[in-house]
Amino acid sequence: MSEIESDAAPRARVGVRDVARVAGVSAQTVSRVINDHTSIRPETRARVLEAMERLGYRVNNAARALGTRTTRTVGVIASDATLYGPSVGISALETAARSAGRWIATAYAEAADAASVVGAAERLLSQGVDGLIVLAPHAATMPALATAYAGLPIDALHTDVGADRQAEGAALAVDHLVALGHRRIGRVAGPQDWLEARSRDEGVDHALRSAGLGEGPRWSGDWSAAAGAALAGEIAAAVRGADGPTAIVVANDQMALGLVSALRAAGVAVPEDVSVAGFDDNPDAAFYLPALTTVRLDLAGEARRAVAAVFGMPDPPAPSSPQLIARASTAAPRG
Amino acid sequence: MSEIESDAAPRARVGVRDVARVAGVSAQTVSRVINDHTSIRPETRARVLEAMERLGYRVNNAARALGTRTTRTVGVIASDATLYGPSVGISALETAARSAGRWIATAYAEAADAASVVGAAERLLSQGVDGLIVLAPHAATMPALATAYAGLPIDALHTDVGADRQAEGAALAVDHLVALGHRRIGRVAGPQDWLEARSRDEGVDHALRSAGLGEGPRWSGDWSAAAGAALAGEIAAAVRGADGPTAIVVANDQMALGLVSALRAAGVAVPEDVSVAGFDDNPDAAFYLPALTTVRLDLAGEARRAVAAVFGMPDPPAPSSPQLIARASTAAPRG
DNA sequence: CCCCGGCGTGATACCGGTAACATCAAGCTC
DNA sequence: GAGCTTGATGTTACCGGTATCACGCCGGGG
Repeated sequence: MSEIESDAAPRARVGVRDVARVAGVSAQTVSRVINDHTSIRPETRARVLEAMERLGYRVNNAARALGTRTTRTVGVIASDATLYGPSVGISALETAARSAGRWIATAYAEAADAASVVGAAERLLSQGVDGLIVLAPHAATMPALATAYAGLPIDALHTDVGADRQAEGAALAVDHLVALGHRRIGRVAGPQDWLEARSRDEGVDHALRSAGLGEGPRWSGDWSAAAGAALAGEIAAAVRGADGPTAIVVANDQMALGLVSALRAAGVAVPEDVSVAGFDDNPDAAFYLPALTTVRLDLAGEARRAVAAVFGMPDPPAPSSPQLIARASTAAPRG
Repeated sequence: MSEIESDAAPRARVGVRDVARVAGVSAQTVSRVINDHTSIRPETRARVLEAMERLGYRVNNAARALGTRTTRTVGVIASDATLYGPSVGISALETAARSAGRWIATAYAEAADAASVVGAAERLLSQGVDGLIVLAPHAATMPALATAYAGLPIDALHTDVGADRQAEGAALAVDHLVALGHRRIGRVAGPQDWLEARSRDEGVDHALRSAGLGEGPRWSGDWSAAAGAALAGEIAAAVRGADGPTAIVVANDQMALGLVSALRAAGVAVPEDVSVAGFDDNPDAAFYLPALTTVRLDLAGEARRAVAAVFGMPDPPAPSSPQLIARASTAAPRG
């Protein structure tokens, strides 16, 4: 344990050649062990592993990347960290990547600003990423990136790319409200130029049509609680009017929080006067007042799918279907 | 614009040598331009820049890292993505790093599990990071890492490392309550084995002492809304009891949300029966019911400080002081 | 007028893995 | 048993920047 060079020694970096010398093999053989090549005698492998252990060897990914022209890293372009979906998305992607022996590199950008997104992509590319995953992309983003970086694998989370289950989840919320007896269902969508917002919106449309209902009033906001609150005035008026909606499907939990909060301030009770359903199943949503009915997506599964897609790995098990979490913010409409 | 090789051409990677050839200079000169060396004639620099532009040159960071033995990247060890603080912390660090011409690499770990944290550190080191920043570290984490990686710059966010303003912020909340007339102030701390929790807790202690008040009852939870809710029963009982607290300082907004929600369910009104203050100024907090009084930290400033510290850069302007955001969840105690 | 030092630039080697190819022994095929 | 395949390993060169040292030129001090 207590070796001479334990402390101040500038411990020269140990490389494959050092390991090779100690193990009495060639550098190439060490490389093979590192990469789990077949065709290594178990005994040789053991000797190499022992040498690596002894020397405290750690691969140098920069060198590896230089040689292989691949970094085993996917670049993730994220936007707003204060939103629940994207934050959890990054973490889910990191986990998925790690368990596939890959890495992520994250860059933040203004999703609505094409130049900013391209800037993020450029930064990631100079890092040598093998592909890109865009979190919650703006509608114009994907085509722009796909054009600019033809040949580079690009995927997305929180979209319909790769059959994401956004629409399916939105339909779940609508069906739930219909089952409770609602006929006039309004909605607060996300920004219409976000793919994720569109998917969810289309899911609502589809479900309403299937139920033989009209589209109902539609508002939209930027995903933030503040945006939800800003709409409360209009929505309160609509709810009070004749033939006003008796339920509102909101495109994410945070906007729903803001909406419910401001509705209450405006004297509209949830769910008595109007039911509200969210989307995401933010862990906080169970503690909103009232506890929010929402839809949970299998984000981990989506992340695994996206990572596998970018690296051209075999398809992982499909993400599980979205799930409705019924809580107190939805109830049967007033008699 | 429309060049021959615009499309299908497998566009062989362009390197410094290609740029050099086109610009009629040596590769070394191109390197000098890339790195903003002095001693380059403006005219030469212009020619090189033009060639880079024309060829669509992009530096290969792997190669650069290999040569310089430095990646200009700091590894960030994060834990739970569903918590507001850490999520925003990563984003703040990325921004701070980028504006300093550096990068971050993120790895997630179970903060309470030393092996998991070391695993994350190992992954980051094999990526070649030049230092580590730990987000919201567990008490045992920093010493363990510092020991294992002596010589590697390590810093942290959400702690007292580097004179973080946690304690100062906590004191702000207490002072606010004292000013409102509260004398019996309880608290919900974070997990005691987290440095961040300790800092905030000590800030509360200090402020209480300064105000000549006793410590008051203390509970603690794991930062989640669910944890806050789980404590509501005990806290409700305490509040109802003789000499019970009239105000509770909670170590973060999410626990405060859970607590308030469950207190209300238990028939304890906030702020009428008890005032509650949070910490973080989660953007959602303004829309909790009641809107939550909380403390805002200059996370961007803290991130700049941490990045500068790790890279040994000159100290940036000190982060600004925490700020109390007074809202509806705190009020004068009942006459 | 010569030497010195700094500026602008070029030539070469090297960072630490790995691809590609070579080598050699053992096991098979016929 | 010659010829071939396969397994296990070694050799060499290369990936794309940059550290390092070298070189020619110019202006100024003595």
